[in-house]
Amino acid sequence: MANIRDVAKAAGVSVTTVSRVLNNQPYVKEEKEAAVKKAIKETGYIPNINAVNLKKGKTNLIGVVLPFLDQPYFSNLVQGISQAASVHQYKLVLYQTGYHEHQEKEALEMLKLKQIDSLIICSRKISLDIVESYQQYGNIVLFEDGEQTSLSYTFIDHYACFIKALEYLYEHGHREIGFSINRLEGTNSRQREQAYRDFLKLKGLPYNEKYIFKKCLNIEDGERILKEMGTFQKRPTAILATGDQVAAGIITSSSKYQLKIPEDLAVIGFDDQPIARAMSITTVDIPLYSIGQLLFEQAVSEKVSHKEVSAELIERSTV
Amino acid sequence: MANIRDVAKAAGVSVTTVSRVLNNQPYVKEEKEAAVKKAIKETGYIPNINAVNLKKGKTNLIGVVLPFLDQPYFSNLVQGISQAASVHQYKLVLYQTGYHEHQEKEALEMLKLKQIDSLIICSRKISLDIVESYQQYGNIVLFEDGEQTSLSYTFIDHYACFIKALEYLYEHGHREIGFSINRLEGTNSRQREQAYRDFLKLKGLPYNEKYIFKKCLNIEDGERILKEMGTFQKRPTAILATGDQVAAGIITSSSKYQLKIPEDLAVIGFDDQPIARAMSITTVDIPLYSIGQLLFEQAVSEKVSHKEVSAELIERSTV
DNA sequence: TTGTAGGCGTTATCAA
DNA sequence: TTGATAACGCCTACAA
Repeated sequence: MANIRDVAKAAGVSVTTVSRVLNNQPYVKEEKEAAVKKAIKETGYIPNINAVNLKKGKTNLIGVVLPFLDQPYFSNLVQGISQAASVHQYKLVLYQTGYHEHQEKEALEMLKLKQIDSLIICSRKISLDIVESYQQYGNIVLFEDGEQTSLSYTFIDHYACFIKALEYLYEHGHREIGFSINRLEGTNSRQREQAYRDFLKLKGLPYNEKYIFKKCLNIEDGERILKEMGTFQKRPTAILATGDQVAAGIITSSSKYQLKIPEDLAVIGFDDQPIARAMSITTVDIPLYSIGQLLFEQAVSEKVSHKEVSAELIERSTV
Repeated sequence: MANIRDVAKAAGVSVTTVSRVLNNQPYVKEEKEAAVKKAIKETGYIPNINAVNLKKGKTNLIGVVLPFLDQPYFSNLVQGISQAASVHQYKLVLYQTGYHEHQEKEALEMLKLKQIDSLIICSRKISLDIVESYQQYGNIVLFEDGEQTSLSYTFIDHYACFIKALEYLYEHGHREIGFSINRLEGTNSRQREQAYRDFLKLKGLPYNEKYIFKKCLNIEDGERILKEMGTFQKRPTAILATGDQVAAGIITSSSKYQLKIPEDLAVIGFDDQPIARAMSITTVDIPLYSIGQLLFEQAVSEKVSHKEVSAELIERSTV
């Protein structure tokens, strides 16, 4: 493996000049620059990242905090981040937390110990105060509305999305609308719940605690919803499922409960995952791949920024 | 950030001694070792990985080649690899290839250029000859039967699995058995097809080209299978779907084609993913998470090794 | 058993 | 516009 000195020798210049060319700095005569570039090609020189990093005091590593990787929601996000990272020569360190605070904290500690340059938090349980206290050690980017913080973030207006979907169901004649959620504590979940409450108030509809199905994440949970609903005297005519997986679960097990989709029960999913396309589920499209790219850009950017990404309702056949 | 010299000073020894303690090498008096350990704690010293790597000429990075990340099959594998990697202080570099040979080659080149220490190839298109030619630059581990190579690998005996599943269907009275596959070229796919042919011959059953459904990967593809089958004069009574996703697709769209599962059509999936549990799909369980851990161990091991992992048929309600 | 000193491959300061 | 040289933090002959 050729090093910078070999290149310098081959080009008949000093290592400083080579370094200048490498980092496109000014003060290099054109002919010397050409000579260096030629030498780089001839020697097959590749900079030693460890040496560069050691010198510059950075790692070129970006941490990614997420609860699980085997959910399309997160793996799509990671695909986007990973793609952007590879373009910029960054590597990823995945922290699968399972929503355990100590695991999330561990990732933050890595930032403090300079084991990683920045941290992207895709979903979290730990409090924002704690997260913010680590900001001094490196860039931290959130995938949520971090309004009350001084951190960079990219977010989707879940409040608006939810209102949009509710309005759509309302237009289709639905007055008894339920929804599922995973963890009620999350920022996104709170926005959705608030939208739900506000919408009901606006339309003069009653609020029914039982219509909120908690801890819903997977296909199994979709079935659980129907099971629970079977015990109700009066049941919702439409469900806003937070996630296409849950929507799919509702739909696949609907026949078991003698429910026709959408006649007896309308369903809207979230994320527009392959399963939604396959099963023709009406859903709210969230462009996770592009969001991943945005999150990466923010993670390596010098300045704090906030980006909002919009989501579209995709009409298919479950409403 | 304290460095090794600060620790040495605090402990009243030389940096060499500290380094020895750090790397648990012999020739350090107990009391000095204790002093060093105390100093490490007090100063909050953390080794600078870049310096260590620079000195040792390695990166502590493991490349992972896979076509997609947003399929549970691969994301589960990555979860296992990632978990093992974090324990051993290794970081991952994901190469999402989409089965493009040039992307796979890029990952191999990274190995050659010492940008990564080892490479785990979860699935590939590029020829084994080419892969093998990069072995000199670092450990390469395959997730397939690499019998004809000198590489490390972990594999599942897909031939045996397939025979087992076919036998199970046969016992349940099925004589017209079809199967789906993704890419026929893959090592695993070839084993499966061979098992299929051998099984038919063994049982004296006719081979029907049309019963092999190619390019099947997702839920959508499951529906496509039923659509195709609708055009057959005689159709299979059972399908071995390579992947629970495909099985799920078959099942969810079966009612559309007036097919009852399992009475009219039996289905066996692969991988035992959440969707299989949710929909009670009979499947062949492949322990991807543990396999990921094995692959990592092989990636950092000094010596070439081969491991076989067995898969179990899980009886549920689609046969 | 311990310590000194040189070098891994870069970048950056400073003098020329 | 160039180049010599001192770091960055660590490991490891080699000497003691």
